[in-house]
Formats: sequence, C-alpha cells, structure tokens
Amino acid sequence: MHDSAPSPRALKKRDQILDTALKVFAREGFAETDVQVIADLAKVGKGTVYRHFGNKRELFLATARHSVEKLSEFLREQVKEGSSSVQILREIATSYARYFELHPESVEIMIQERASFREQVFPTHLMHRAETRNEFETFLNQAMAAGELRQVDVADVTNAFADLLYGSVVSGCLEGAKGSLLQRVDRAIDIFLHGLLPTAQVS
Amino acid sequence: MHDSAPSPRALKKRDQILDTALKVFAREGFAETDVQVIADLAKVGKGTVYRHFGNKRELFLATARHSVEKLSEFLREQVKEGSSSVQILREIATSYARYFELHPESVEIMIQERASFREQVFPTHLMHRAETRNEFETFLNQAMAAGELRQVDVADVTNAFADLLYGSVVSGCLEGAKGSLLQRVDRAIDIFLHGLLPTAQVS
Amino acid sequence: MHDSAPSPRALKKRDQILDTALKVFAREGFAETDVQVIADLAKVGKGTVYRHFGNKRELFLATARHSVEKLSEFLREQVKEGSSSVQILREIATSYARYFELHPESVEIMIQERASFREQVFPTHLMHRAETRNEFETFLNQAMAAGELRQVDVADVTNAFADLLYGSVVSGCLEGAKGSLLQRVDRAIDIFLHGLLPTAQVS
Amino acid sequence: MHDSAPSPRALKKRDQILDTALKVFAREGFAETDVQVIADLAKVGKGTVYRHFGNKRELFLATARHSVEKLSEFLREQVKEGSSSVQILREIATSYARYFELHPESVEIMIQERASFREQVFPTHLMHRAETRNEFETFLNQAMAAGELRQVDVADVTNAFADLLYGSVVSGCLEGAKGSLLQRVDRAIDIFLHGLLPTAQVS
DNA sequence: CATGAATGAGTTTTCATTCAT
DNA sequence: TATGAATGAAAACTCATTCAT
Repeated sequence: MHDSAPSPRALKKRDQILDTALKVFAREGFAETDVQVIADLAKVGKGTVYRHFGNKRELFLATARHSVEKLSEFLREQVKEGSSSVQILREIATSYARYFELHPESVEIMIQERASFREQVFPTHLMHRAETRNEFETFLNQAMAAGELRQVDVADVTNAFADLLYGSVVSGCLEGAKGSLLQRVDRAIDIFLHGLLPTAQVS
Repeated sequence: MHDSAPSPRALKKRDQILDTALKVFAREGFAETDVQVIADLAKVGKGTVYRHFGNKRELFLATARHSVEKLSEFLREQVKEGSSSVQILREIATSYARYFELHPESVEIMIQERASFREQVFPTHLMHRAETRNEFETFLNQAMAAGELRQVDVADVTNAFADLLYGSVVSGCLEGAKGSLLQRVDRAIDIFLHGLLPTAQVS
Repeated sequence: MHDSAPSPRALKKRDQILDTALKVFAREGFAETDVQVIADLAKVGKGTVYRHFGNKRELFLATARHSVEKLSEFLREQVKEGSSSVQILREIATSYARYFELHPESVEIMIQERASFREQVFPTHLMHRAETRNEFETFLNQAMAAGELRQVDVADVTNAFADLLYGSVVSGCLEGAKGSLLQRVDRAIDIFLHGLLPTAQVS
Repeated sequence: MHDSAPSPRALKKRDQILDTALKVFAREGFAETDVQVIADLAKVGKGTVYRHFGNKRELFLATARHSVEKLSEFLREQVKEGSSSVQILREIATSYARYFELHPESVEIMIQERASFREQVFPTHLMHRAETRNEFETFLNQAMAAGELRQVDVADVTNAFADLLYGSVVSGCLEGAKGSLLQRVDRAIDIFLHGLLPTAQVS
C-alpha cells in the first residue's frame, strides 16, 4: 500500500538474493540462468525474488549494479590520495585487477551485461560512468598541469586506460590465461606509461 | 555418413547461411537468436541449417570462425610488409579497427562468443590464436633487435597490445561511443607507443 | 529440490493426469501420443504434466505402474480364499479377463510397454513380478500336495499359465476378435486344465 | 509407365532392404526407426527405399509380412506329415519356438506390429490368418474324429493354442527370461496336452 | 531408375512469470 | 509478505517425404 522505507529484514533478503544471483549469473551466464536456482540457493521462494526485482532482467541489472558498486567502493578504499599521480594511476589499475582477482564472478557479470544488454541499458561499467569519468579526467588534467604526465587529450587517455584495463581483465580471466591477472595488468600499465618506443624517459 | 567432398552447391548454401547467421547472431545475441529466423532470412528450410551445422551451438561457432577468418584475411591484405616496425604496428591496429568499423557485427560475435562459451571452446579471437601470436612475437623481437622498439618482454607487449585493441573495439562500438572506432584506436595506439610519461622521445 | 510429502491437492492432480494419460496412451500408442493432448484432456497446463512426471517416458511408466496396481487390487478383491484350488485358478483367470474387459486400455498399455521399453525396464506385467510369482507358485505347490493338481514343475505351470493369459488377453482384445475376452479365457483355461488328450479324467 | 514384372535386380534390392529393415525395426522399434538408417545399412539411397515401399508404414508392413512368410515356410519345412496328430501339434509348437529362437528380431516385429498398428491392419501373425486357421482347424477336426484328441470346440483349441504360443514367445524372449524359448514352449505344450488335473490319461 | 539434399510440420521440453493460499 | 504450484509461450531439433539432378 504505502511506500515506506524497506525494512532491514527486507534489505537483508535483498542482499542475500543479489549475492546468490552474482554467483549463478556468473557461472551460468544470463540466458542460461534459471531464476529457480537462484531462489533455491538463496533459500527464498521464487515469488520473493520476483517481488524484489520484478523480472529476470532487472534482477540481473541490479546484480551488475551491485557488483560495480562494490568495485567502486573497493577502489576508493584502496587508492590513497597523497601519492604521486603516476602512483595513483598504477594504484587504480592494480586495485582494479586485484578486485577482479578476488571476485572473478564480477568479470563474468560485466561480460554478460555487455553481451546481453549492450547499448540498450546504461552501461554500468566503471569507467564509462559519466561521474567517474569526470572525476578521472579532472585528475588527469591536474597531473598534466603539474607536469607529471605528458600533455595528451584527457578523453583519449581515459578511453585508452579504460580499454586497456577492460581488455586485460576480460582476457586475463580466461581459463587458459597464464600468470596472474594482477601481473598482466601491471605489465600493461608499465608499457602504457613508458610507451613502446625507444626513449630517454624521465621517471 | 558419407564423407565425400562438399559440392560447390553445398558450399554456396553454407556460406549463405553463415552470412545470415552472422547478422542475426550479432543483432540478437546467441541466446536470443531463433534458428528459424536465420533459416527464413537465408531462404532455406530450418532442416537445412541443421543438416549443415548440426546444432545451434555449432552454427554459432562456425559463424565465429568464419568471422575471424575474414578478419585474418583482411589484416594480411591491409598490412604491407616493408614499412617500419612502428608503421606496421600502427597498420595492424588501424586495419583491425577498420575491419570492425566495416563489420560491426563481427564485434558482437566476438563478444557473444566470449559470453556464451568462455573457456570451453578454443578462443578463436585473433590475437589469442597461438599461430598468430607466435608470428606477432617474432615480429616484435625483430623490431626490438633492430632498435625500433624498446626492449620489453614480448609476451607482455603482445598481451597489452591485444588487450588494448580488444577493449577499444568492444567499447568503441557501443551505441553511446563518441567518435569513430578508427580514431579511438589510433589515439590509443599513439599513447601506447609514446607512453604517458613526460619524455624526450626519439620518433 | 524439496522432498516433502506431496499434498493431497497434488496427489489429486497426479491421478487426474494419470487417468487421462491411460486413455490417451492406450488410444494413440506411446510414440504417437502428444503430451499436449494429455494435458488438454486432463485440463492442466503442459508444464504441470512435466512438473509431475519429468518427461514423457516417466509419465508412461507411471501410467503403466498405476495400471498394474489397479489390476493387482482388483485380483485381490475378486479372488476369494476358501474355494478349491482349481476354482481359484479359474477365478484368477476369469478376474484377469474381466479386468481387461472392463479396462481395455490397460491391455494396450501393457502392449505398449513391452513394445517401447522391452527389457530395459522392470517388467511391470503382473505375472512377471517376482512377488506375485512366488505367491502363485506357493499356491500351486500346496494344490499339488493336496492332490488337487497334477505334479508338474511349478515354474513351468506358472509360465504356461501366465503366457496363456497374456496371449489370450492380447489377442482377445483386438477389434476383429469374436466373442468376449472372458469367454476366450474361460475356454482356454478349460483346455489348460483338462488337456487336449482323450482321457478319463476326474474333473 | 508400364507395369511389367519387376526385374530380378529390383527384387534383389527389395530383399536387401527388407532384411535390413527387419534388423533395424526389431532393434529400434517402429517409431524410433529412422528410414535413413535402413537406407544406409542397406547401402541404397533413401529415395530407393521410398520408391520400393511408398512410405515407412508400408515398409514396416512389408517387413512384417516377409517375416511371417519366412516363418510359414519354416513351419512347412519342419512339420512332416505322417506323424501322429499329437506329434504334429508338438512339432508345430516346437518349430515355431525354434524359428523365433533363430530369428529373435521376428518376435520384436510381431510385437511392434501389434503395438503400432493393432486392428487397423489385417493381422499378419500366423495363427490369425484365415487361411492358416482353416487349415489348422481342419487338422484338429480330423484328429478328433480319429480319437487322437478330445472332442473340444476347434475354434477354442485354435485360439488357446495360438495364444499360448504367442504368449510364450513374447515372454520367453525378454532379456530376463531363464531357460531357452524352446524349452519354455515344450513344457507349455506338455501341460496343454495333458492338462493340469490329476488323471489317468491314455498317451 | 537411383540418389540424397532440402524441407517444414510436428514434438518434446524448458522456464519466466503469475497468483491463490 | 512469502511461497511455490501452475501455466503456456517459445525454441531446439528430428525425420518422413519429396523431387531435381
């Protein structure tokens, strides 16, 4: 009837469902997932899942959002202010990799989201979110102004940085991938910072 | 039963189906695709599709393989020998981008393949193919020996290069993406070559 | 998932489906039966049929089992203790025939089961069931000991008796068969008891 | 165009198909049989099968007929005139059993025919065939007239005899059946001849 | 005549979603 | 609110039959 704030009880059940959904969607993929399985593993009735999320699509989207939020949180915790810009750049990348190493299901969710919903839904992936993007570009501008980074179009850097991370994570999590994801990203960032060309660089 | 060589007639029908499948799988995604639709658009009976490919999964995989082969071919045509190593690196990236700009469906197929089949199947994506990989790493080694590129672990460079391209293509093809894919990749490679750090580089 | 006791409601629906399935399988044969038809006639959704029985094969097997159980019950009700052994033998045969005359669909189910599942499944046909068989052979032994029947190998008698009944029922239910099944079985048992050879029997 | 007699070449191919069909129908059952499999095993094109038999149903029926004819032939070869009536009766039963022991596929065909076509088609099973039936009843009449058999309604005897054989063969061929079919039939006929009642019989 | 590629009607089975309890 | 039984739309896949070569 009324639209009061959700009870803590309801919130708990919600999270219980989201956590289960994350595992199942990641393991089976969106299309292959049977909502009944999520309900069973979350120890709730199927009706409850639908009460909370409306339909399978929304359940998935909520799961993806939840996943990105946890990633965001993790990044904020990990990346400390006060370091040099380059250090921060490295820390972002490293934390990003570490997060996905700790939560490989999140990679699958990210991939499933892209595969099943494409442009139709607002892309929840971190670097694409306007807010984060702005924040990041401001950071880049300051670093360039301070002479810590080369003067390059910040949008281009943002794109390249995000694309490199995205590609590394997606490729680095495949069964066959050798070495840790963390290492893969670290090396990639190294090249990204120093470039491939022979040079007499500062840092 | 029989294992005779396929008639040219059969091959033609096969390609007819594959071309249609590419479009439909790209538009709808693997799970959402109804084989009947492919059959209808390819102007063949559904039975014919199954006769040629056995099941939906194999049809998709054949489509993906077909797609990679066309990309491979395109790259070999576009990337001319005789240029400088850096030039070749750029040409690979550019051609790669140009291909996907010409055939945006191929991006979707690549994504769908990763999303629906993961590590279960041999990854057909170009840079993952051992053969291509070896070829590429040999090229890098030569370039480094010639002093055209910095001395870096070739495996790391290959990974980073491939991941950057993959990420750029996947992100750059989304509806919301501004600018052309070609531009996005071009700028990314630029940064990748020169690095982000302030420097007094040669080229 | 859950394994709680089925509710009476569920049991009712189960029986409703089984009764319909008996009719349809008998009329159309196993392979020719469309589960949709059973669902429609049972006034339930097709999903409900599958929820209860898993698949067509299990539905059929459950139907066959159900049918045998009803036959068993009928026989126990009809065949009264206390008569002479010969009388009981006749009563078994007669009741058997009467049952199939009342429920001709059961004959078809029996035939379909043999035709579609052969030795793969435990033969549910009455006389084949070890339990009933032992019971029957004990009865024969007593009758022979009491001098009411000739001394013959009980296993052979059981086989012959069962085979004769089975054959009579299967043949006697065909469209073209003249006379009632009851009569056919009665006459067959008569010959079976007295033999074909000319004789001066006691009766 | 014209309707000339089939060439010996055609007849050979016909038999080749029928022999294969017998095996496949027996192994898979009517509904489960794929005509393509028969064609492959018979080393002819599928079209050829259809040219010769029109459709699957007719192919099966021809197979069943073929099977009965071979049984008939076998019986005529095996059952010698000149023996006593009782001896002939035994020989019919024994030969019948022996035939099915030699050709277990024929049992399955018989069962499949009953299961899939019931009364719809003229029953090809031996004892049901009017011609054979008349012949058999004439034989019984003579035996009774000669005092070799008890005076019983010949139609009843024929039914019982046929039903007993049918039931024995169908039951005796199941995987689990102990002892040989021949033995089972032999013992059954023994009881059938002498009866179950205690007696002072002649033979 | 022989062949086997092509066809599409027909069936099984699944699962998102609803709703009575 | 929570539940899970019921539903039926939707899709994969098969195979009898046809017919162009």
